[in-house]
Amino acid sequence: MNELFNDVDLKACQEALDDCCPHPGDDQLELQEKEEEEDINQSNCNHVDSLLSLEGYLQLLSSQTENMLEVSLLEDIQVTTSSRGRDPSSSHHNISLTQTLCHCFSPHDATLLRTDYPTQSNAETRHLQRQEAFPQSSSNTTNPESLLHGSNLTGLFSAADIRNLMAHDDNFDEIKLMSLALEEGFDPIEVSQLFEEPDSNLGLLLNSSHSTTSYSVCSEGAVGYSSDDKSVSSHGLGAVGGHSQEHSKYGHVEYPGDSECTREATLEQFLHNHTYNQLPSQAASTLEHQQQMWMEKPNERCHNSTDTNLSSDERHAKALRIPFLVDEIVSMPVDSFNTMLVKNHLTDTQVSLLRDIRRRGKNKVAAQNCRKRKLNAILNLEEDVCNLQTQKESLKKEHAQCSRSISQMKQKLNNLYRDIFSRLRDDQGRPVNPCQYVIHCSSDGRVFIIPKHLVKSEQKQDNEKEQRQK
DNA sequence: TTGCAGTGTCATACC
DNA sequence: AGGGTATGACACTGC
Repeated sequence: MNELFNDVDLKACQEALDDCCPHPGDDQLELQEKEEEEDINQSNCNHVDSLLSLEGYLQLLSSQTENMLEVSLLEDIQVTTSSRGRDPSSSHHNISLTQTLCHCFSPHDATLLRTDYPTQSNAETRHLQRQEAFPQSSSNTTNPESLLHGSNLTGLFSAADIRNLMAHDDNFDEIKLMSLALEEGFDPIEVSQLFEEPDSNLGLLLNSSHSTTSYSVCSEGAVGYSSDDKSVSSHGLGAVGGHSQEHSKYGHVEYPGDSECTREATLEQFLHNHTYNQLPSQAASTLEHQQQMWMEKPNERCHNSTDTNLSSDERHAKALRIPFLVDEIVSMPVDSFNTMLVKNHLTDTQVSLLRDIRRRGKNKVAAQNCRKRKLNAILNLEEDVCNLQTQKESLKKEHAQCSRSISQMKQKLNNLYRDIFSRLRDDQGRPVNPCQYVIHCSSDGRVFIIPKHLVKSEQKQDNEKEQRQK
């Protein structure tokens, strides 16, 4: 009897079909609820498995029918049940299906769906397409036309304005630069006079902070600073102090003892508004004051706008008379950088600033690349979402098609089942109740009609055995 | 004025 | 150990 249940059970197969493929009405609801791709995939796999098993079963049933046609000479239906004291091993009904299974049912009616999932777009190709060459540095450009000379803004700011600016600018760097100015050989008296006698230095302050004309003013006899617009522009905005590359690459530049020039370079730091390091209120008030000043003399602002394009590092470097381009400082190899530091006999402050400039420059490029990578990652994820949505729609269509096919096959199976039972008769010629019996096909080709309660009891025993073995 | 995107910088972790 | 890189967080700026 156990062997019997290792064979194909038509009814169980149908129930399994019901489990894996609900009725069309339920199917619709399920489709709405299932939104995850895995679920749909799994469901489709189940459907395909069901189709395979169903098709296999139908093939078996068909072949058994043929065997029956060949072997069985029985024309009558002989139904024997265990209730009549027969051998339990033969408690099933021995049936000749010569007539009943002549009912035409081709296994080929079952359409085995092939799942050709849409192939995802080649991620690697897409990735390559997305790849962009990350610029390793973004050098600013200087408009040569803006390098105007000779704009003296003396008198543009009042003494009160300057004091206001000084009062608001408590930037540590600026204070440090003040001390540096003294360290670097500025006359303390001159430096202090800049605060005490703003009127006498206003023009100088403004020249240095908002205009490249300071180069021309202080470059008389100077080697390190070039007033040549072409030279400056050819180096880009990264030119610190207008150092000419023709003279020496990474070379040290001797500075003249021009006190006006050095003072100008230092004082530029005081006028430069480092709002970044200020409290918002301080920055706002200082900025506002400066904007008011600029509004009063728009022409001067225009003519002296070049210097404001310098980055803070470039201004710092210029203030400390570091004769190298920021781009050079950043991009040169570390060995060249260290050699440059040694050969140029720079002060500790200059070395420190150079290292900071290099570190910040490197980090700036790294941040740019990092943001581009992040942007690309976001774009890739968005593309993945689109692809998955497309795949989801395709799977939904496939799922619906599988469901329709399974419904059709279930209908055919039911028809076949009913047809078989409609032709079955017991030994008394009465119709066999399909609610009490099931059709069972054994692996050896025999077809049995067995009572349902036997199937259930045997199934329980089998399950218990399996559990014990586990 | 507010919101947002872009950018520079710093701190930190990692290589 | 020092330098470079990656990245989150923050502040600033311009639109």
